[in-house]
Amino acid sequence: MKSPKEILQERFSNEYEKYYLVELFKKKGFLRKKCPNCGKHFWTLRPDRKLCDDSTCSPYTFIGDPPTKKRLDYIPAWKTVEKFFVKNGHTSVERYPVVSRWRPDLFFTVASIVDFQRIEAGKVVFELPYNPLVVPQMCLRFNDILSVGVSGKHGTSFCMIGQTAVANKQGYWKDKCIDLDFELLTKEFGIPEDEISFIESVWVGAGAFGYSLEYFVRGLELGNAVFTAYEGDPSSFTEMPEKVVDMGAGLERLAWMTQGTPTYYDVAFAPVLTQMKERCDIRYDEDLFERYSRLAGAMNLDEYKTLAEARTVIAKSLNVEPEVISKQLGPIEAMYAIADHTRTLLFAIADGLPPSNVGGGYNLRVLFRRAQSFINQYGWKVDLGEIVSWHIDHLSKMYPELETHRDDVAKVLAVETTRYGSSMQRVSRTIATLVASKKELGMDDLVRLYESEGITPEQLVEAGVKVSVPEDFYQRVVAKHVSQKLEQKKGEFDITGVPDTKLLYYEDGEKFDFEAKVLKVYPGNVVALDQTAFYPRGGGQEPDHGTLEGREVVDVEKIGAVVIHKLDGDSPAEGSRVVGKVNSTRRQKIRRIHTATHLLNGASRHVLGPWVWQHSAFKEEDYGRLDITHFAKLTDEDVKRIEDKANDMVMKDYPILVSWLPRKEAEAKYGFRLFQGGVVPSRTLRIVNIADWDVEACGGTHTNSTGQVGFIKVMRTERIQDGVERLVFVAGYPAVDYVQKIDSTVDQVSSLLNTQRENIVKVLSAMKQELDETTRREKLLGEKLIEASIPKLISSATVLKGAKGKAMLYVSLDVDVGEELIVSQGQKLVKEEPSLVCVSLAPRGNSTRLICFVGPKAREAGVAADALVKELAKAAGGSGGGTKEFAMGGGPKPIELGAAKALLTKTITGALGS
RNA sequence: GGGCCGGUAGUUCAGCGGUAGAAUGCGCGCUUUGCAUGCGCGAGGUCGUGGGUUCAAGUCCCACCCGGUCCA
Repeated sequence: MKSPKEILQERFSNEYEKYYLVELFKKKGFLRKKCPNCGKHFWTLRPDRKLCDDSTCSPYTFIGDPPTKKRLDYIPAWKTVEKFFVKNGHTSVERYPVVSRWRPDLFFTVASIVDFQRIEAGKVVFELPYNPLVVPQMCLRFNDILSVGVSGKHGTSFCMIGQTAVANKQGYWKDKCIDLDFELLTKEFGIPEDEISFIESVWVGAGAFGYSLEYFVRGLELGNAVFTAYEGDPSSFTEMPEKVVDMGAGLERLAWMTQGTPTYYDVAFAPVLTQMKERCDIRYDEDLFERYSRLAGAMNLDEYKTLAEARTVIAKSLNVEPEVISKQLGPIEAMYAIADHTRTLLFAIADGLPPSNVGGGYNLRVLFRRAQSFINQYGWKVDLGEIVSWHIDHLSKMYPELETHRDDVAKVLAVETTRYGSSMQRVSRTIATLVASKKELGMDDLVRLYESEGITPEQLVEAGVKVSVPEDFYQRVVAKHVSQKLEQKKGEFDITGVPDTKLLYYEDGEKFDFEAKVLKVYPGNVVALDQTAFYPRGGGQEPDHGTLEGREVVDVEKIGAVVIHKLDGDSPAEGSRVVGKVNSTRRQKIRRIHTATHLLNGASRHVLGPWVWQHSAFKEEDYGRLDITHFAKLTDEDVKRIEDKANDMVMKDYPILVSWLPRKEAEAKYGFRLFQGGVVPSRTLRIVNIADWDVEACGGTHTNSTGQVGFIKVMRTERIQDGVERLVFVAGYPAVDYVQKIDSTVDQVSSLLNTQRENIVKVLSAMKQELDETTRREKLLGEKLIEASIPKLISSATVLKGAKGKAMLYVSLDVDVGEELIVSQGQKLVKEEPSLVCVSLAPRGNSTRLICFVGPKAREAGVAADALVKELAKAAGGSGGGTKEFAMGGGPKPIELGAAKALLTKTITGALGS
């Protein structure tokens, strides 16, 4: 069966004149051909060309032999591109963050077009700050980590030149796009016209798709011009009123094409590689490597089962031993991978996402550990932080913001390095014990070790643990996780036909009484009104309470643009007019908490660092929670500084300015810091601005000035997950209550200690010391007492005789002196008198504890402690157990000493035989 | 966001219903030594927290806290 994409491709190619035949092709006389190898249609100026220029059909031929006269480095290549597009009417836009916080469906910016996509009501919309524009967008992709460093062209980060335009009066459509791209390649880069070919393709993205022309030179794809013309998915779509040109070209690849170096890494990371080679003393036969790369590039690696097999073939044609190749390649590939991974880490951390074990942060941790393990493997004396700073030296000419994050990134990497170190230590300890145990491990053990300790089967094999690793180990691990996926969909209220609710709380924050008309009544006493002053649950803020026509409003939610009120009791009739009263005290309290949340969030970022973002938040009337992203546990000192800073903002009593701005404008003015509480899915944003110190897009209710918050107190912090710290706090009256409660507790403690409050710590620590001392003395004293009483106790024992020998019975009913002492006494007694049977009955509340020792001689004569205890415990309504030498037991009923003695005498006599 | 593993002496860990242990580090005494010297003695523990089951809970059950790890 054909995939939707294949069906689309067929449709577009069948009508190629409509879709793919651009002006340039007519003007220059491009020929349309079908590749006999892959079946794709392509356009070329060369009549003799048979195969398409995709590397699977036509291997690389530019390595060591670039088609251009110019040799352009990475950054000059961008300058060339930028100048060209600006000259042709484009605005050059700064790159967007690589962490795509405006797209909740993505962790990272994976393509330049992502910059200009927003989600509205589950639909992707395009929004360009300028038209047309060009952007050097750093993109992060993690699908091919294992190929990075090996293939010569895969990376986890790359700079995508985004040429983006809306097909309207300011912008343009496909003809001009291809004209410009062709001109860029030929005139600016100097690639001969007949070296360039275009392959017909389709592109299906989230919520939109179109046809595209991929352009290739000597086997290398340089760019892909996507003509996004349809909204929806291939099965159901409409033509877009404003189509979007989305051309993405790899900057590194353009530079690579002009240089013809063995790999793309040599161009992208040139200065960093130079420093790494010098520092780590990486030496290799560069000439041999180039010849190897040329062959490797010219080969279709898919034809070989394994990389090793392909290398053997290459080695043969180079006339060297395969071992020579693989031995030289190891460190080179490691070096490339490290250069790539560190650059990715640099951008991600600088844009506010440190490595962690959840979310997108996990991808970064994987990269960090892969890079660090290469360094360890080759024993290189270099720190990943240093390599990152080399990247900054290189890239800050193009991305100056990296320089300002130099110290922050170093700090984050230092923490991560420490974590990796302790993790490795733990792993090697575990492996060492496994090796020592000499046990053979099964599949279950392997999975447990991998999932819970991060120990790979490969590590175990290398360490010499006995294992048999199934070939599909990793697939089985992944499969385990996939099956557990389930999604819950909650029931919703149908709002079709219900007009948008007029939101009175935005018009006037002080309006608590209002009149409204009931538009719809849902089952369960839920009503929708034409207008409301009730603030619904949203953005972590709990809803207003109050009354509606005398009935308690217990919950308020917003569904789409309709606010629904849940009532306690019956519902007013549809169409009736109702009077609403918002509980203003509750509203005021929540306002304080909400503003306090912004202040703490701003304070955290200022105190801790720019990686701090709000992860989530919760605002109730009597307390609030703010979760922030931070890579280390908050210290008491951190919390104090955050608290101080936030309260400082309160004292200064800044006005809180609320305004509505078009999204485009707001983003341009304040950047993506706006989206602290997550993405706001609307075209106009409500901006809450506190002295330009903390500016957030937020729909919540706030105080009019920071001073109205009154006072903020952090009660405690928790770690929610790796990289997320929670602040639990109070503000306003609850904060005063909280401090008063602590104050009164301190009062009680100090009066209990009979001292002044200032002295309680001193007094308590002295008391604790004294208690320790007393406990030690008590123990010593107990031992002494026992020793002293031993002869007396032994002499008071009753002698019992039987056929097998004799035993001496000593039974005591002790006061509660602690089990430890009784045990110690028993131990000493039987040591002193080997034929002694010592039984202690210790009452504990209503129940009885039994402790029994039987001396070696008495055991020889047939007496067993466990049997005695079991017998006696039965009388106490319980049970017990232990060894022949020592046993414990008890029961819920008390036992009298006399009865116990009689029972024991009988049992022992029985055991001794008659 | 989901799953799994762990929390016991300063440190690293063993114990997994019945008297809380080892190694190392620490203190003291002897030994006197090529870079982890040997021997002996000693101190050091709310067995993460709170509930429950049980005559008895580091040990079993539940909740929480803390740390680690894997997957999306």
